[in-house]
Amino acid sequence: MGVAVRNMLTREEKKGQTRAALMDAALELVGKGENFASISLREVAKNAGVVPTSFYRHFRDMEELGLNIVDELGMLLRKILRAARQQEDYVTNLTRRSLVIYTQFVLEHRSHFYFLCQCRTGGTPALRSGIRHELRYFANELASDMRQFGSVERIDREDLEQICEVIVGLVADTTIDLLDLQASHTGFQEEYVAQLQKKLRLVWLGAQSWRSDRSA
Amino acid sequence: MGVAVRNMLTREEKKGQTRAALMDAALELVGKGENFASISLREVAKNAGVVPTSFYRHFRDMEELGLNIVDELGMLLRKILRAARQQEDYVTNLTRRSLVIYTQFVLEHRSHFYFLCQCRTGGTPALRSGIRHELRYFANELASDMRQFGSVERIDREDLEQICEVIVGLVADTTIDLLDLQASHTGFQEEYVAQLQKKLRLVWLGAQSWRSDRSA
DNA sequence: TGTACATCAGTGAACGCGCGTTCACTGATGTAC
DNA sequence: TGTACATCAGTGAACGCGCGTTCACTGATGTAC
Repeated sequence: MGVAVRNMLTREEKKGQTRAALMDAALELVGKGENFASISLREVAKNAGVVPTSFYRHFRDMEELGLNIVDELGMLLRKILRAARQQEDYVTNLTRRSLVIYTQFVLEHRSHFYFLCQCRTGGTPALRSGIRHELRYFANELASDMRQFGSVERIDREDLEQICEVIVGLVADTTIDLLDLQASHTGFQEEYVAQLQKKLRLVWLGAQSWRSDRSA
Repeated sequence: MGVAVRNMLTREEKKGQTRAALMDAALELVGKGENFASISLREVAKNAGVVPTSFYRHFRDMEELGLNIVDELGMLLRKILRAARQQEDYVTNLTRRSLVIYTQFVLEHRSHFYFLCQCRTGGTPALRSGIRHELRYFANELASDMRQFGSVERIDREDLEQICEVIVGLVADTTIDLLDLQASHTGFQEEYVAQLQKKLRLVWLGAQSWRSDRSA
């Protein structure tokens, strides 16, 4: 420790940096359009500025690295929830404002969300289930928020969760559009939000008349 | 031609068979859980019982083969529409019955739909846009059917198309569940249909009150 | 119908390359005294 | 504080392998007469 004090990093800290560099390298390649499934260990190591054999000090294989990206993704999603909740006025124009927050996060972490879109249905079973788990958690949090702030008293727990799953599915499903349309023109973000908002309103309207249909 | 008459195949027919064998081989690998993006040309040729160099007689590369699978997929989707329309009673219990038809097609062409799920958001740009094109066509057909048989008079063209996009997105999005849950237990198909039907009812209810919301 | 020539789907050898993984190593960091 | 030893993240050479792609070829199928 004595040596590390004068502005040097401990061995553990350096190891963490390399580890992060490896994950970032993989994400960067995904962000550039490569498919995570076909990225090689050597490519990642090279991009991280490290010899291929070093990879094994951190991950068993590419899948394990991928699972760690899923964890990062989960933390990002929780950050989004937190940011949405900290809006000063959590009620008026809630959908629109939450979508704006979401899109900002997506555009600030493009690679992570490319990874999400790519692996949600195209990854190995373990990766897929990891991502689905994170999205389900997100949907559940959303449901409890809606229970608190929305007018959803007439909807039972199970139904509300399913409604939120539909919402999260819609958002995840269209995220690839947001990423693809990226810099095609200014105002694309606003346009995307408007279109997605319209779709969500549809679901919301359905949710409002849900109960009446059940009793019908 | 004279030689081909006595129960032999013409050169062209044989070529077509090899071509089909290559596409089937790729699909089979996808059905087994491999990612299309990481399937090699040699693997496909080997699985098709042909030397790797033969591949080039049919496709420039794996992407071109993939685009041809997308075409097959499009024909499958159109077949589904046709089957749904040929139901004797096209009105009562329409959603449920259409979903049953859909799930039957999915389970009879597992590999094609694995491919769909995998490449819809995870493929190369060309593959992705090809699949999105097919799904948009499907949604448009659905919209014109709904215009004809549903009570959607109050919804304008553009809105209806968007509603159908949501529906198609929901179906596509959950198809991976159907494929994954496959043989986990009997009755999984019915269960899947019931759950998806519930989600679609939500959208449908929203569509019904769409107009009123607009004027609000 | 029979013959002579053209076409071209599929073959098989060969190439250079990047892959994942192994191994013994080095030298900076960390620990014990 | 200084010294002697232990740890272990990162190195670099080496391996066997499957990859995409090239090329000249073969022999069955197709065409012209």
